[in-house]
Formats: sequence, structure tokens, C-alpha cells
Amino acid sequence: MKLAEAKTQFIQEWGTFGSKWGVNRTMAQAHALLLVSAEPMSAENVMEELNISRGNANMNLRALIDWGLIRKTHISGERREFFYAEKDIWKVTRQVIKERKRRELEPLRNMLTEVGEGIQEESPQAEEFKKMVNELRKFSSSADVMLEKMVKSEQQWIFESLMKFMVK
Amino acid sequence: MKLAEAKTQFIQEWGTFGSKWGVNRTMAQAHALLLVSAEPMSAENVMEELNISRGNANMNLRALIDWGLIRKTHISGERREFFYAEKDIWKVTRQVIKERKRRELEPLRNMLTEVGEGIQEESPQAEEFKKMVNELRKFSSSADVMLEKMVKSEQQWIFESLMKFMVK
DNA sequence: TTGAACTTTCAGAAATTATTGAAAGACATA
DNA sequence: TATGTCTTTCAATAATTTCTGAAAGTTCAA
Repeated sequence: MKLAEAKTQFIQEWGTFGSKWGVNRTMAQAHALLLVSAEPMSAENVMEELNISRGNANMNLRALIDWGLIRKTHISGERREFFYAEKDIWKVTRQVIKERKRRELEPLRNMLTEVGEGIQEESPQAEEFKKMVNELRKFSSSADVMLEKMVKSEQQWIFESLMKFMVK
Repeated sequence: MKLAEAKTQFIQEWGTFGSKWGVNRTMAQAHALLLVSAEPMSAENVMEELNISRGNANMNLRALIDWGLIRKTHISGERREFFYAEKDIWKVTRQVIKERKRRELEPLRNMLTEVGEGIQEESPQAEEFKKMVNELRKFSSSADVMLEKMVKSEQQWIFESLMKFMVK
């Protein structure tokens, strides 16, 4: 297998994977591209590699910066900006957890609190609703604590530790 | 807050949440609806509650069955089918992990193996590519083991245990 | 075996999401 | 402050995803 084709396949499938998880396909592809690039890339490079427009490249690179997954840099003698990805996979994972938690999990938890409170009705329907909302709230609270620990942990050993612990 | 409006908000936001994670919004809404329903519901009921067509209701209820999140049942004297959701949140979580792992993580891991093997080239670019693919493979392997343990675990205590363990 | 009740399918339509490209903006140099 | 280079924005357009509804399929009681 040639490098170019392996790289293309990697980028394509990473894009597909991203889109199954609600991430813009192009954003995921740009991330994949930078992850395997030995050098920082310009917006121009990214446009060429992914066959996308300048606007699209700009928007998705900015989104990756907002997600904390890539950064801008400058190369001496060059005017334009270059982009490079965080390559430590554990750091990448933590960052993704952190952002998804903030953007998606926390609003959901707020909603659960909101809809769980202040329902006076005591019909079986109301009880069932309150019970489920409460179950979800308890669960999300545990998950939240766990994810927060992961975000703050410096090491990937969490996985290994968890594995050992759960042997049983 | 009235039950009806709390329920509507819950269903809507659950749908939004699902769509951010790559789950069809209507499928997530139907799941939310059944989660908080005290009784099994007919397709007709679901159509009315969510304001969707028969075809849409049918497809999304079937998808939920395929995901192992709801089941069909019969009510004596009734000809049509009724649907009810698994309500144990830990079981629901395990089932979602199991399915996403099977549908999305495993193909990705196969891809990593495929593109990582058989690249002869030894340029810095090729080395960088191979290194990253290998990092991802190692990481996904750990994650895979961890998720498999979670899927097989009978208890939600994993979270609590993990929390204690990680105190540090 | 017929037909009423219900379920499934899927081609076309609608809604949503993503992309383009041109214009405006920013910045550095002279 | 003019000019060239590069970046950002966003309205219009395109691509993708989802939904509808009618027809076909299934089931079952009579």
C-alpha cells in the first residue's frame, strides 16, 4: 500500500467516523490530515489536500481551533498562517471530552433539573416521568464526575487502571 | 410547570441532544417518549405525540428495536403492536455502548490496522503517518477493552468505583 | 378466501446541513 | 496611505439527510 492512498483512506474514514458522531465531515477530515502531517500546513495546503474551498477550509480550521484540537503557528519568512494538531492522543481525548461535556452534556443536565422540579401532579404518568427524569439525573451526575476526573487526569493510565479494577 | 409541557421539553431536548451525537432526531424523541411513558404505546400514539407520519414512526421504532432500546409487546384484546422502552438506565447505556462499538468503533479499528500495515516507504512523512496510526491503534485497543468490560458489567457501580479509584 | 386492521416499504418531496466564492476586512511593507 | 497578501464572512447554492404518504405486504377472524 502506498503512503498517499493509505493517507487518503485514513482521512476519508476518519471523516465518515466523525459524521456518525455528529461532527462535520470536513472538520474531521482536516483534523485527520493534520494529525498525520509531519509539518504544520497552510490553509492553502489543506484546501488542496481535501479539495475544498477557501471558505470551507477557514471555517473548519477555526472550528478545530475552537475545539482546542489544533493551533496556529508561523513559519519564519512566511506571511501566512500554518496549522498543526495536538498529537498526544490522550490529550486529544481529554479535550474532546471536555468540549462535548461543556457544549452538550451540561445543557442536557440543566434541562433534566429544570423539568424534574416543580411538577405537582401525582398521576401515575407524572410519577413515571419524575422517576425517569430523576434516574437520568442521577446517572448523568455520576457520568459527569467521572468525565471531569478524566479531563483532569494527566495520564492515559486511567484506561489500564480501570481495566485492572474491573477484572472480576 | 405542567406535566405536558415538561414532557414536551424533555422530548424536544433529548431529540436535539441525540442529533448532536449523530442520532436521528426523531428516533431520539421517540426513545424519550417511551422512556417516560408509564404504559407501552402504539405506533398511532407515537405518531400523534410527535406529530410524525406513519412511515416515519415505523422506521424509527424499528431502528430503536435494532438498537436494542425498545421492544414490541401485545396487549390482550388488542390487535396492534405496542412498544415499550428499557428503563434501567445502566442497561440502556451498556446497550448504546455495545451498538456504537460494533457499528462504528470496530470498522474504524479495522481501518487503522489496514492502513498501518504494509507501508514500506521510510520518508519522514511516512514515519509520521505510521506513528500516528499506531498511536491511534494502541489507544483504540485500550478503549475497546474498557468498553467491552463496561458492556459486560452488571452494575452501574463502575462509575462509583472509577471515581473512588481516581481520587488521587 | 375474503376483507378489515394493521405494518412495512420506498420514491419523491421537504427540511436540514454544509459548501462555495466573491467581497470585505486585516495586516504588513514600502 | 497605497498596495499586495492573506484571512474572514456570509448570502446563495448544493449536498445530504430525513420525512411523507400511498401502495404493497401481512395477519387473522369469520
